[in-house]
Amino acid sequence: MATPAQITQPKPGKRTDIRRENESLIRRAAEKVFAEAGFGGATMQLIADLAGLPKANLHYYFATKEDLYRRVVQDIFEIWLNAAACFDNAKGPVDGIGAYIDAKMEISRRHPDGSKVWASEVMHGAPVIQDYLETTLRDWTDGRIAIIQTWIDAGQMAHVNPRHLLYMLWATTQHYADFGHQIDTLNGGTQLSDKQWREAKDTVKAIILQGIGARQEGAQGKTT
Amino acid sequence: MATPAQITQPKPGKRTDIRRENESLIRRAAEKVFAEAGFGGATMQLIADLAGLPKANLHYYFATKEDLYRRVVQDIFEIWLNAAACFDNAKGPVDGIGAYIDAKMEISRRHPDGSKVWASEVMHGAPVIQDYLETTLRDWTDGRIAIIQTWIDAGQMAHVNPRHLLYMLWATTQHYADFGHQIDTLNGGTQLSDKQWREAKDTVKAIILQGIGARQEGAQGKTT
DNA sequence: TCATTTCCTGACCGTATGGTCAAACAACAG
DNA sequence: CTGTTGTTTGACCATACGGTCAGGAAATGA
Repeated sequence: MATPAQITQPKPGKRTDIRRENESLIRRAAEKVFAEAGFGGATMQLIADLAGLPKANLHYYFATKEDLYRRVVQDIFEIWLNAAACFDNAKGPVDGIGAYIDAKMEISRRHPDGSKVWASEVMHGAPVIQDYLETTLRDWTDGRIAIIQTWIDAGQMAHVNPRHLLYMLWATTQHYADFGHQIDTLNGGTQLSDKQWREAKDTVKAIILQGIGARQEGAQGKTT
Repeated sequence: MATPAQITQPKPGKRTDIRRENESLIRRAAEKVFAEAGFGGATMQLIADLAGLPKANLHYYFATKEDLYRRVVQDIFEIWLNAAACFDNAKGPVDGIGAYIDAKMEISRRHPDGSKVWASEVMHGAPVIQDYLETTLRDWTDGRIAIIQTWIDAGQMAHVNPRHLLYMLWATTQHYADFGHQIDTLNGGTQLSDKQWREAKDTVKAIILQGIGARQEGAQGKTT
């Protein structure tokens, strides 16, 4: 928001560049440390070490530990909001919810740390992002519920409670990030392969789409 | 295991009584504090205050913070394992999985703190209960997968990946504990009512049972 | 070149935390 | 009553943490 349009291909001043680079570096390190240790267990020293910077340098870019933490939480929240676009442009539940599951599963795979930080924050009563829950998230949720209700009214899916369906989608997709360690352990101690991820995604989609009675509609040639 | 048979109606010695009472008091306080603040954020002082005991007294019963924490995690794990009994004695997926969802949802409602502590522990890489994941949990999971596979082979439900079905069950039910604060916030800042809990449970059961193609079988007079 | 702004960092500080300990206290056995 | 064992607790300690700061190093602009 505060940065100009040109993101890559930069030379908009070395100063700006350094700042952007270091802030990003610190945020990525922080995301990992917060995910692994929680807010209370994370230390600025650990984050600094992982980022390869002296601790005092962190405080130059982020005044307090909480400031840094807030940024990390906001990052994942924004990613999730963007993923919901697939949801909106859909013609019906199969497209919309299917694409949403795909997107959320992909995020769980690519940004497991961010997901964990969010989970941790919410579990501890959302002391830092309570306002987000009460404004942005609530609005977003209400909007999506309205869309699902439309589909139900149009007979495109079964009459299920849209809110709890949403919770199921969140729970199921984020589980693969938040409980990734447990899943890996039950997988013999190794991360899920491409094939296993595909199977997870397909199983989730199959059960939920079947579960809400959403089939056919649109083109039926799509055998994935 | 170490205590004699008589649990209530006690006077098996005041000493034993005091110890049992205080350990339980401390464990309950610890569960809440660990859930709210995470392992790193929790302090022995906070737990002591909540339990109404001086801090030094905690260390008399539990040598270290980690010992106390381990006990709390073990407690919820045991509760979950017991809940799986419904799963075993079932004739088919409707009974088995339906009852399992009921049980897990009930636990999410009654023991949200324990669930949160478990989630936190796993999210942070299970530093304390890794052995449980690799032994007890893995065995339990394999057993349940075998049962589900039986049902699939018998044509009692659709051909879905049993492992990912299990993950869906865990994710969905525990979500109502772990993300309870988010759910409450989206519910206007109030906890779910009895009716809302019932609706949540019914929605989850309906979608999943429908999703795995498990209907009829047994008596069909059960209109819930 | 020089002045100014931004960036970097080692050393430091106050505080809070997990854990210890010795001394007091209560329950029991004989 | 007397010794013994289990329980309670205030005071204490070493450590580690978040955060500060002064002063130096680059970058930028004139």
